[in-house]
Amino acid sequence: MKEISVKNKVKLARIEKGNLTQGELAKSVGVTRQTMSLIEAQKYNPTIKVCLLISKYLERPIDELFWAEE
Amino acid sequence: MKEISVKNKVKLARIEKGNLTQGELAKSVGVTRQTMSLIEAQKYNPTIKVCLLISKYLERPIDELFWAEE
DNA sequence: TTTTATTGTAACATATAAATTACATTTTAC
DNA sequence: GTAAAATGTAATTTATATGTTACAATAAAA
Repeated sequence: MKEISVKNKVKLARIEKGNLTQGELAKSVGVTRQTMSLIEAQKYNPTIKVCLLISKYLERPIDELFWAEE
Repeated sequence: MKEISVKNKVKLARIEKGNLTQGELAKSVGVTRQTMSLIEAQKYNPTIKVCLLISKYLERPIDELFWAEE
């Protein structure tokens, strides 16, 4: 199996929360699968609302899931 | 997308950080005064990037400044 | 009080987050 | 190996975050 990037905290938390798929997490959070994909790929600058929803569902603080790019 | 109400303590943290004005904080963070005003008035759903900048400058975690309420 | 700094907000323009549809590629199951 | 599921991504549309300009309303200071 391919290694998961350690930097991708959202993906890690998603996997750790019962091997959720992007689609399952997206549905639970209320965004599209594509949006979740882009957020995990760090190609979006998501809104705090979406971050809060992801944070709550994955039971991880926002500061842990979303960090500043250097 | 599911609705959630977002409360923030940005104004409090701004005052506690040496009585900064909205304009001063906005300039330090790199947004307009109007944007800071709307964020504090909770009339915006800011991006995580702006939240991170505010969080760093005010030296407060995002989870403390922007929190969700059912 | 009068003056000045600070904040609220409106109208409009621009940039981009997010949705939608669709298809390609990769991963996983069999 | 093949088939199905999961993921990546492109093109287009819609919604909205943010900027710009401007002015009104408060707060603070004199």
